Amino acid sequence: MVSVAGSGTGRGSPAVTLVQLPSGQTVHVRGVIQTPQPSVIQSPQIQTVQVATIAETDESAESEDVIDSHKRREILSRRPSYRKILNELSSDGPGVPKIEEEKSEEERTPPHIATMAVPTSIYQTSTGQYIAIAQGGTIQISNPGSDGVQGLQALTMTNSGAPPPGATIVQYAAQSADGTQQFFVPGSQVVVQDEETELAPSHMAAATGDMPTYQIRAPTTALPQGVVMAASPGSLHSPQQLAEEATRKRELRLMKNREAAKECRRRKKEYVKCLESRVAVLEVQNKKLIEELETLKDICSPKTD
DNA sequence: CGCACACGGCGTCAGGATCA
DNA sequence: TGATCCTGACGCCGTGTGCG
Repeated sequence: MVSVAGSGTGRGSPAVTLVQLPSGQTVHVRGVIQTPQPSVIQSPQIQTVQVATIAETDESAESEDVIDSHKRREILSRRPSYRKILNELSSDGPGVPKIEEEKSEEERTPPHIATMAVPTSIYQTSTGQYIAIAQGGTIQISNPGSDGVQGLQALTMTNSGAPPPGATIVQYAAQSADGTQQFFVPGSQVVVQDEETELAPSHMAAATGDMPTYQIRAPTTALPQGVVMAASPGSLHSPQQLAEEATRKRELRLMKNREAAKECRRRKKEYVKCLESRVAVLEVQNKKLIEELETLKDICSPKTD
């Protein structure tokens, strides 16, 4: 886990932050991921936010892990069960593209840019803000307490232009169990807002000014070390060797299933959080619509003495 | 303090879905 | 068609909480 200190002043050109992950992977954060205070943000602001994974800076196996992760996401998105969840989340968002049943290789996105259907359009953060993801990847962060229609004009963050090779587009945001804000990105990584800056490891630069700090976490655990590939069956002779081979296979299968179960539970929790966030957002929208309806009723049918 | 209960996480198994 | 993956179900364990 590595803390990302927000750099730059937040004005002018977006700041660029290079972050070294414990695995040696370098993460390139362009722009400032900032949580606006309700009293500060008065007018729409445009910021460019990119969380880019620079594969070129890592020639080791970690870069292959990122590609594998993206590949796995693509593969998972073609699975009916996974597709069903994502389509459900995007069902009432007409602007959100659904995952198609089958796509030809030419139509698919290049593997270095992980793009999949954004599950849903609106999320609520721990601070009560709403994060709306529109078609094209535009991210809107709004303050529910602000005046205006639906309160959706407080802050706009957008992925502008084509991401560089190896870039990872912020996928969606949700609220974590510990109350921190999370921006989920493909590849099973999350960008989490720090609650306290002292949580930052000593090898990282301290947070600058009043800029909130963020951490990039990899929720999935790596496979345990020491996995020995089984010898080819043809090289086995004695029953003891066969038994050892069977034991190895079983251990390997159990280990993989362990990891799969963890990942499955993590996805399920993530999905439930998304649903809960959506419920909260829809309740607020419903309340606003009811109020708007009452207002229109009053306008259309003024009291007569 | 001890006990019962609820809750969440984990490991494992089984079976369906998918891939090569 | 076998291998692999995903996920529901089950049991176990640790932790928190309320109660006597």
